[in-house]
Amino acid sequence: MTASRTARERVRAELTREITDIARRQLATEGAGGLSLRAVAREMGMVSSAIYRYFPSRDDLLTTLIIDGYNAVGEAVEQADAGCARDDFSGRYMAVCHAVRDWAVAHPHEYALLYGSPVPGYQAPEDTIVARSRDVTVLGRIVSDAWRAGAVPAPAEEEVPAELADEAASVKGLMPGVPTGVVWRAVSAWTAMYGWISFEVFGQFNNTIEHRRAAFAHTMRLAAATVGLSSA
Amino acid sequence: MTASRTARERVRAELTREITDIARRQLATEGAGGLSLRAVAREMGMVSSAIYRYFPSRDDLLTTLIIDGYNAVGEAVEQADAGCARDDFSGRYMAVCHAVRDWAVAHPHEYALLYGSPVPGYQAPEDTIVARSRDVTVLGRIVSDAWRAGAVPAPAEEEVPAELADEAASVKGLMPGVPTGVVWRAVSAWTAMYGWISFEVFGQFNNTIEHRRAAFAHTMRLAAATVGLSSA
DNA sequence: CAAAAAACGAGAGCACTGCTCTTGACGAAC
DNA sequence: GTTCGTCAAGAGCAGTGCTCTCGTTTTTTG
Repeated sequence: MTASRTARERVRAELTREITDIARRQLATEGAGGLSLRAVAREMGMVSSAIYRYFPSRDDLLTTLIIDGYNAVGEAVEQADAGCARDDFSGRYMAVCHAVRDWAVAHPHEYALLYGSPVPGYQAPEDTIVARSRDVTVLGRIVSDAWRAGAVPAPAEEEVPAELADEAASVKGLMPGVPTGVVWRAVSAWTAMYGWISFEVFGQFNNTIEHRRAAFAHTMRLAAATVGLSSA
Repeated sequence: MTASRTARERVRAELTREITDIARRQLATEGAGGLSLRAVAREMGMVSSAIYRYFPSRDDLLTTLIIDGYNAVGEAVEQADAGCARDDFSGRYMAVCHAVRDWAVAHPHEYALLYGSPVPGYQAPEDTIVARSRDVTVLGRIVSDAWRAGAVPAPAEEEVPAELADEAASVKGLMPGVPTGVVWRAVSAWTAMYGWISFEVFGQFNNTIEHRRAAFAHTMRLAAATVGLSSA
């Protein structure tokens, strides 16, 4: 990768990286809407049209920032999971939840870029889907580990409506052998987590909830219990 | 209100309304980012600077659209609740959830304006807080009605951490007499609902979940059960 | 009823954006 | 060593939010 061939390719990779770094800094301070190609170019001492040699459009720059963001979340989640005892399933779940929230609170604008209102007309390219699924992959591993260990009680057979039985194949593929009822409970818990974080990051809890981290932990504990991950 | 004093005030109210209508239409098609004061002026046959006689800035126009949006959600929620038998608590809860989701699916860009990434630097004025709390007010009424009727089991005393005991006063004020444990479960369920809807509206379920309405209903049923609203 | 005051629409203009096109210089490959 | 592809620069286009000025019209005041 970094085994640069010609000098030109080397400096190109360097500049591409510098552009994304500056763009990420601007994103962090101004938000996605305030990201300006011209401002990036200005900060690099280049003229604005030169940027287009590296990114064909503003959307393409945003796309690489999005991919980087998903990878950052994924990495945080994976490290959090790796730091727990393998058989402490609820501990792993809670650690993973806090990892997502901590990253979101530390990078609110990047989080908004990933999980907030999508830019109209913006089409997520194929490149994003791998990075995007790293978090739910970890979730799937925790749940299926817990299930295999017999730590998760099976919900009633009739809990899941018939039309949902063959749904969400891509999620089920991450939890082989886990019954549908548990899978849906896990999906519910996972979306609930992002809902909570979005409310917090987007300011919906202002003047309402102050002990954010504790409240988040409490909510996640309830969600984990619903999935069947009993607290140790 | 419409007892217009002078002719000038009458035409002013008329034009103000026309501006917001056109703006709302543009918002629905282009999204918040694509809302252009100049385009609104063009569609009205006015020059762009004339708009500023009615709205001092683009943000102020967005603010009235936001207030209108919150009121639309609130009205949908209130009507959904009013259409149910008063003692069918889980039915009321489910009806209210579907009301929010149906509105969001029908008005994705307006929903994004209300619950998506906030515009950086945008400060929600005081005017919004009344309209904003109409939905959670209904939720509070359902839960406290159910609690008063003895339909909600009390969670264990020690469930809620001590630091959360005196939190979220504004929410608790909507559920007088309801124990803290139930309040927090209701808050969790409510944020989970918005999390689900945001994921759906913002496209996170693309290529993953197809039977959106059924999956939403299933998730909401799980959440209602966690609160203690047993299905009839 | 007439004069002062306020509100209004039009227009020009500023600073900014994303993006395109052309021009001239530099490095790489044949 | 010449040709070819890559690059930064600059000018320019269409669009944005917003400000200011200038007559005109309507309302309020004397």
